[in-house]
Amino acid sequence: MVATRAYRGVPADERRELRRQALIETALDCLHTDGLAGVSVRSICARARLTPRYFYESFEDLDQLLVATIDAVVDEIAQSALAALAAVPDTFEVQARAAIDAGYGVVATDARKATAVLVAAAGHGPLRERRNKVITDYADLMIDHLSLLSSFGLAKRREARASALFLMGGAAEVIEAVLSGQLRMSRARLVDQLTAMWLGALGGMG
Amino acid sequence: MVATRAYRGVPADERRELRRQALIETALDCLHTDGLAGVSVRSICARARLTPRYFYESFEDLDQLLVATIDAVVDEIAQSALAALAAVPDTFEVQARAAIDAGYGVVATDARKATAVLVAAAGHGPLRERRNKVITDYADLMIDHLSLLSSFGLAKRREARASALFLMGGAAEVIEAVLSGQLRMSRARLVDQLTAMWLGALGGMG
DNA sequence: ATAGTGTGATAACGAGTGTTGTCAATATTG
DNA sequence: CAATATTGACAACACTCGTTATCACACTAT
Repeated sequence: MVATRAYRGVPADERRELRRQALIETALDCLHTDGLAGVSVRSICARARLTPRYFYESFEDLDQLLVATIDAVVDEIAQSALAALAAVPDTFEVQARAAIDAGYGVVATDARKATAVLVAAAGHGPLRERRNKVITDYADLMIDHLSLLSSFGLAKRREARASALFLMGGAAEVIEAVLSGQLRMSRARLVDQLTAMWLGALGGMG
Repeated sequence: MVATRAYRGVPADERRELRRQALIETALDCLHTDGLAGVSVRSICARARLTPRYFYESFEDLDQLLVATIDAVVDEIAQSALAALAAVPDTFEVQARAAIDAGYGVVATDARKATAVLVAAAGHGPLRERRNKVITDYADLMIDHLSLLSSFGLAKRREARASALFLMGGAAEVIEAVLSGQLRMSRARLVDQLTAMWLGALGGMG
């Protein structure tokens, strides 16, 4: 029995979408406070003040919700990075710095998103697959958008992929150390050093 | 009631140690086949043909077993890398290549160890803390052993730490992609490229 | 051989899991 | 107002979890 008519002024599909967003938002909360282990259909529903019925209305599975949650964060990062790229001249160093800074901005201003994308996504089966796919996508996007192949003598796309993965993984590790307080660096210095290492790593390939 | 005398020819403490090792070995199996979610006191005991009593004989907690498991793998990698370093001339490039190749050798020959240290350790609370500590230790070891500070003009130890984290995270990402089949590269090419990127990233810091 | 120790199988406990269903209250429609 | 759709609270199902206890059997020691 699927709802079709308006309720309290809002149409049915909009209500569904609101509930779906609430679940994703709550998943972000739960991931951040209780970790992957603290995420369950019941815990999320309780926190979102919804009943399990509405969970299964939007998601088949707990994994599906988690994947949707990660995807939401990842999309936000990608969009932010792409916007930054478009607003800046076409030098590799400048573009790299803009992309890094934009990506860092997203996770730095919302700790939940940082844990979701840097921590939770790493350990759990389906989430990890998703993560790997996303990282590979980012890598390809980097290769194309930053013209890695022509600029750095990376003859083969396979080498370029490996390079891009290296840059992503390295940046993620440093960013997580900074955000978790293990490494104290200002945003400016962090972005500077990451940019320098990106350039250096690519330059080392020639 | 703690056992004190021999049984079937083996003394009590040796039996305890054997059981402990069996549990760690089985944890490695479970992590690899069923992922973090498939690890429980019961599942591990069943697979190790031991009863829960013997689990609590050696470990207080499931987390304690997991940490011990990760530590075992990490120690093996460290030992292998250090041995390789000692057997090779003192050029940075040669030493880096030797360390990378040795570390890769451990995880490449036992897929269970790869998933344990690259995947499982990333997602779960206590395991992640452990992982972060270990990576930081490796980083410091790198800084000292490879003389990062003097060789690459990394004036401050903080910058050196960030660099070391970057190298570790990047290498882990690429290695995992290779081991999971997403990226096809020969061991020689992989080690070559990683070495080159390590050098480049550090060189980019001057 | 007899007493005592080590082992392995199994049960029990309360709690939490995913999932489906029921039922009264509330809002919308005719 | 009357009929119906939507919501929220809650129960029920079978299952697994961590943890502790029980009991018969295998082994060791005296």
